[in-house]
Amino acid sequence: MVLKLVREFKDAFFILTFYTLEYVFKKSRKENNSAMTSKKKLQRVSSIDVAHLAGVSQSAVSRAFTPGASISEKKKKVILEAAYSLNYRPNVIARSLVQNSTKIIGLVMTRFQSPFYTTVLADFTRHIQDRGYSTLLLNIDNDREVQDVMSTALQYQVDGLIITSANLSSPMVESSLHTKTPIVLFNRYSENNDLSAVYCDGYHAGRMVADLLIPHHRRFACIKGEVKSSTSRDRSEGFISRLRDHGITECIAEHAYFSYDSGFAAAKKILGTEDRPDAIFCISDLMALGAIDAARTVYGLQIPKDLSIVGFDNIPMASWHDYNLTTAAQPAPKMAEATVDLLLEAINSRSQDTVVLKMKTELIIRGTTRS
Amino acid sequence: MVLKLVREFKDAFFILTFYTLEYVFKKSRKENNSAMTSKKKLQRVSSIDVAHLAGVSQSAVSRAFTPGASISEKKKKVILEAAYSLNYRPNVIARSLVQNSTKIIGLVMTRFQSPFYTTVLADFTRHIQDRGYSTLLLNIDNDREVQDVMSTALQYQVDGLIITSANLSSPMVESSLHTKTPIVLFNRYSENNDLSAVYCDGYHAGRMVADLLIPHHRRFACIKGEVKSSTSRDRSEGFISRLRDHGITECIAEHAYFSYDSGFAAAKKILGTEDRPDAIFCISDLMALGAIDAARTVYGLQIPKDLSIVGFDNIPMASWHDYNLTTAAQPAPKMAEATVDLLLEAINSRSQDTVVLKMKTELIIRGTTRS
DNA sequence: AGTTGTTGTGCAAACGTATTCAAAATCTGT
DNA sequence: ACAGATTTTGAATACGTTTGCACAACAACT
Repeated sequence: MVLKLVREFKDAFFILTFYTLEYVFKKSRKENNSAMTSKKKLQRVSSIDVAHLAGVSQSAVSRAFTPGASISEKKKKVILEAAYSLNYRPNVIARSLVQNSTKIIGLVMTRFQSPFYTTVLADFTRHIQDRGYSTLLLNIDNDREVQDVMSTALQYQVDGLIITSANLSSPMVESSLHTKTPIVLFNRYSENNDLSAVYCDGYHAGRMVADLLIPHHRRFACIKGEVKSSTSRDRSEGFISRLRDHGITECIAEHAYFSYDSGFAAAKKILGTEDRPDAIFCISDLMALGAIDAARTVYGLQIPKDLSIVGFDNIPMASWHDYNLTTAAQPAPKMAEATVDLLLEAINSRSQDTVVLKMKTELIIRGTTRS
Repeated sequence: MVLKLVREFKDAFFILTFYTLEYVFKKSRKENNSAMTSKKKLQRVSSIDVAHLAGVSQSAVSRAFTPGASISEKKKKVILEAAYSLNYRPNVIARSLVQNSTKIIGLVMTRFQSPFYTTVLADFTRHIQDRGYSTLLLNIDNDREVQDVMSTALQYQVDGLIITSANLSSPMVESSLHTKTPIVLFNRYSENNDLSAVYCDGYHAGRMVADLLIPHHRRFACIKGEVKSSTSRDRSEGFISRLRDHGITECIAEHAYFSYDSGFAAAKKILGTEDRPDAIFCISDLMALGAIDAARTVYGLQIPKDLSIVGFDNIPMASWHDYNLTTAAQPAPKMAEATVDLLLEAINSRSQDTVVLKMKTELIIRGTTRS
């Protein structure tokens, strides 16, 4: 083997390049009869090659790889052996073309940083794979990108789409979702219910949190997410509406960005007011954890003695010893599974019906609320 | 609209089904001349349809959508208008078939829970998209699945593969990685350097951590990852080797599973020994955070007064106020970008050379170590 | 006007598979 | 052994593109 230092790469320590000669050997050894064809052919082996080797027709090898197909055991065995010796694998792309189905489902995601979406993503891919499909993952940073990303997904002829981002505020975005390929929204819903969706009843959850806090506290605050976020709006409106039911009209509100740091900052601001609240409802756990640290670090408060805090999502960190956060848990695993089930059913039944699943959320009471 | 309660779904609160009549209308309105063809045709519009409408050949519309192609501006405009009116998009699958390139790169991942891999995943998809490719995400839980997953990726004719998991211990796994489609390992490397890889010098990092701790501590411990993990091995061996350089032969070691809980448990065990260590090096931040909480909660220790702790990865939580963890930071964003650059270069240059990038890690000194 | 060069265009052949159809082979029961 | 029922088989076609090739159109020079 020849070892060679080749090119500089930012921040690299060593760069080693080995010339692997194996490739050259293979190439020259291959296909003596078709001498001149090796120009651009990447030595891909097709079903025809297998057919030739096995002495059967191309249709036969196709059938050998199609589970239900009509083919004799004997011939199938011969074909599979030939295929193995050539290291042949069916070309799914070609299959997709003729079957008009790629067995790919597109997954549009944002907010990769959020631990909640992390576990959801893991669940999605897992279920999608288990059902014999593959995942085309599309990352978007802001809602403007939804159209672009949808377009590429559709060009790849995905069989279905899961969308976890899109604040469907802008009609542009919403209209781009009206395609013949099935779509399921996750943790979102369209205002007029004309898109399938799986989400949690944030409004109801907000009311449950209020019911938990009202008996033992006197002054309330709420850390919301971005203004456009529908999940944030539902949760906070539920919370505030329930306070109002009990005659509590005042609730300090701050907007943050679903992150630890912004939760920290928001709590710092809220707790700096003269008549300090003794209960804060945070629209997400990450913000709640930031709020806890702000209360402790900046103001030296004891939780839950001086201040109760409730989060939302039940991310893994919420159960860490030092935080032990009371939170509203979405049944994320079930939601994820239901989403892909819904989508697959839409794909297979070819029905255009709209199905909306509204799940219930569960209050997990830990150590950041007094009772 | 007809509203109908349709079927039961586990944990669902409401199930709403709207029959969208639009679809039926569309279908019957469509294509009066080809009356009987609507059996299985999913009303996909092809380049031929566009060609007919625009009064040109099919090749022309293909060229209209190919950036560098030879076509007159006038005709191109007509075609694009026709395409728009039919809502036509080129079928990338068909294109892939003839061009022998899918513009898809496969991404094999494990350990979705780890915050480190979360940010890495976000970076990967972002860079892949920015360079005009798409991501096929493949989730594996254990190394046994590598072969399966590789197989499906290859069947989808991915142009390249990034692999972040695979402890390349078993020769089975390693052998399955020898394909003609380019592969880059991330955060892993093959023992004999015959696969391209981008990773961090964990051995060197371990030594740096030792150098940091040795001056002010007398008794050392180390929380490792799984036995098979090469990253864990490199980091801990570097650490221990440097201790030995200074004549320190004793170092309590525990194995954990890269999680908060297992870190907690390991620390609890380590700190329960009679001659308690005053410095612990944890092979990952998540375990370090668990260790911190164990020290505080179970033993009432002050950090860093009674005990210093160092982590690895610099995940977002490491900088949270309550932890403020000293840690060895991998340049994850740069590693991710370098990985996709490397892969794309391998794809485009068609070279089979092996390139290995070994990055350096940076010590981030925060509040969990005394100095 | 005739030659050359440039550009734009359509035809037809791939790409690798699934699948229909008719023919061939095999199996059944008498 | 034979007719009929059943299963296997291969040829041919389709899927929606890209692209090599040949030719047409048209401009620019002698």
